[in-house]
Amino acid sequence: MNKVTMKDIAEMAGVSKATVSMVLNKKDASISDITRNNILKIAKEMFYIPNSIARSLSTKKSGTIGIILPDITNPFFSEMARAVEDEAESLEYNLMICNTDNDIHKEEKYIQLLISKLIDGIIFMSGGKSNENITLLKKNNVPFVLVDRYIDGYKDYYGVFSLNNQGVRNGVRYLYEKGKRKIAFVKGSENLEISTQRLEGYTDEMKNYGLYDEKYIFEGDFNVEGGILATQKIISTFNNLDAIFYSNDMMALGGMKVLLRNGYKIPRDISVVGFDNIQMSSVTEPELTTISQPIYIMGKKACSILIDVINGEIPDDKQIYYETNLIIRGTV
Amino acid sequence: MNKVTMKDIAEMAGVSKATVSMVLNKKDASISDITRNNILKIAKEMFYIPNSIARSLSTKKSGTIGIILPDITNPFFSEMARAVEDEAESLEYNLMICNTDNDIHKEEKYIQLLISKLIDGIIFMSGGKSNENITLLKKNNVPFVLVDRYIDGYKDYYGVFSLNNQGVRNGVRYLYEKGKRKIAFVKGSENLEISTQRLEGYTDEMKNYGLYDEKYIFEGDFNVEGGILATQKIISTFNNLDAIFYSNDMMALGGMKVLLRNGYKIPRDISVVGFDNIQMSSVTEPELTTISQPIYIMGKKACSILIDVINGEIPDDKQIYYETNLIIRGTV
DNA sequence: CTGAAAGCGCTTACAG
DNA sequence: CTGAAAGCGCTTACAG
Repeated sequence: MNKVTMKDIAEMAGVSKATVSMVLNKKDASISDITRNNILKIAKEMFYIPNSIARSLSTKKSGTIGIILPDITNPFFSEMARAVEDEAESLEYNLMICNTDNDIHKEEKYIQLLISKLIDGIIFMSGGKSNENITLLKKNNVPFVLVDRYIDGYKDYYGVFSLNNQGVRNGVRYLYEKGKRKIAFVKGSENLEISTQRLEGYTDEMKNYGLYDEKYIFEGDFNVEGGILATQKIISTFNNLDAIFYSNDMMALGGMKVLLRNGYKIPRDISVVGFDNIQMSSVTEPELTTISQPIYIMGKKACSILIDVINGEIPDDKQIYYETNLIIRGTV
Repeated sequence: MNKVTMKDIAEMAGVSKATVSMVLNKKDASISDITRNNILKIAKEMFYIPNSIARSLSTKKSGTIGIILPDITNPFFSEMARAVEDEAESLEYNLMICNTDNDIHKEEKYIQLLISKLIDGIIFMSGGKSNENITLLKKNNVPFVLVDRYIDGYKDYYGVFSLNNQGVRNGVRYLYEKGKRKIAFVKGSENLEISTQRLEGYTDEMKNYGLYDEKYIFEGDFNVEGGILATQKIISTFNNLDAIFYSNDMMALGGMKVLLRNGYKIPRDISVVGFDNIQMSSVTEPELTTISQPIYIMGKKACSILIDVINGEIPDDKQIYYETNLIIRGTV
């Protein structure tokens, strides 16, 4: 049997499609109760499901937003996506998820796809130098909100971020107050603003204490493997470190594994600090001391800003910078 | 400036929209080289992006598939989603992700939504008693593939599963061979076939060795918290257990945390086995011994079956049951 | 080798 | 209070 359309309902009810459309879309101020109820009843009986593709073509809106992120398998991003989806759902939008693997070409491909689907707006977690892709978005009048990751030259666009620099400074200060002096730092290797900001936080605070030494800086990808590799290098270079500060939790998890495996007791022999406060950070034993970003809140906020913009409303703030928090747990 | 359409290209090239459409869709066997090249050139110059909504309305296909899962934040599902997306992308489909939180009503809402978007097919990871929702899918002729989770009465429909029973049996056998006798089991608390199957695997194998005792069976949700709660109960009940077998890795991670925190050394004092082999299971220290499901392969396979069905092809198998593997690591 | 025309299922001024 | 008609941007027989 074929899908039932407004035409079917109209015929059944002896009215026009226009009337059916108005009733079903609650633009029925002027429709008589009797025909309204009749139409509603018939629609229900026939299990009518509106064809939102047809609707989109006519309204030029899809009721869908997209989220562009490096990898949904990474807890930071899946938690963010989940937050965005929760907010989108409550505002009656739905979400299309695109994994870019930090590949600028995949990113572009997906943006084209989203545009071709008449996407209403995009939550954008960039994989690096996305300037051209942003231009594509602007050229097509697609609203977007940057989350977590800044993009050069778009600092004044809608965005939701954390105060990375301050977060790392607080972490370093905490370590200092706990008597740690030899503090290594694993920076992110990708060409990202957040890597730089976190590194600067470390550098500034260490200099502040007269503790800065370039040799304490290592590098790794923002994932477990990155933490593993960097830590192997670290422990083969130093054997008297007080602490290691990782640029994110996934790295720190990888790092802890290497440390434990090599006989280090955490925090007795060495302290560890991460960044993000993903759910997994409280699952390890000992639990990871980390700098939290309000991931869920950031995701919801980004989504609500986006939807404001879509609806032509002006959000209170163009950029929001969230404070981070030092989450004291068991690794320091 | 407005979006460029086929009409614009047609005018520019001095041909009809039909011709443009044929060229751009490579149905251009009969188009002369000269007009083809001209059209292609103009489309490029104008940065033409096709309106796939209009296309969908006309073809009644969306080029999109949906995945319905409980929670993208759970690594098992995010890994599965990622696999599905990779396969979909390579076949030029894209993916819409829907989180149901195991809530049957959210599930229904999303199915309606997907139908209204003319979704071409659905990968379905059910949250429980989804029979009515499946009926909705069938009534609307939407192809679907069940993954991981069986649904009562739909055992003969397209599906990709693991041999849960056999997997747990192998795990219990391994423990037995390692000299473990007092083996507790934490079953899943949700009303799911996979819970039952895994429990049966445990029961059967324990009986086989004459080791079965109901009092060794505990229950928990399929997440970290579930593992934590169950394990607290377990260690307050027994203090001489040889091993705990958890129905999935997330539980096992929660369980290990409780055990370590309470002074147990793993595996010296107690052994732990999980199920799934999510990526996180090799991040903990000690690494988790577990029963692997080929998550990535299952996701890709499910997606390719679905797309075969969408294209009217008949897949080789309606149901696929993957073997599990015992992954020996550090917790036994 | 190419075009005119109808159709996909909606929405939306406009008219009455 | 309701309907006729045009339009959204494509695709697809069909005709020539």
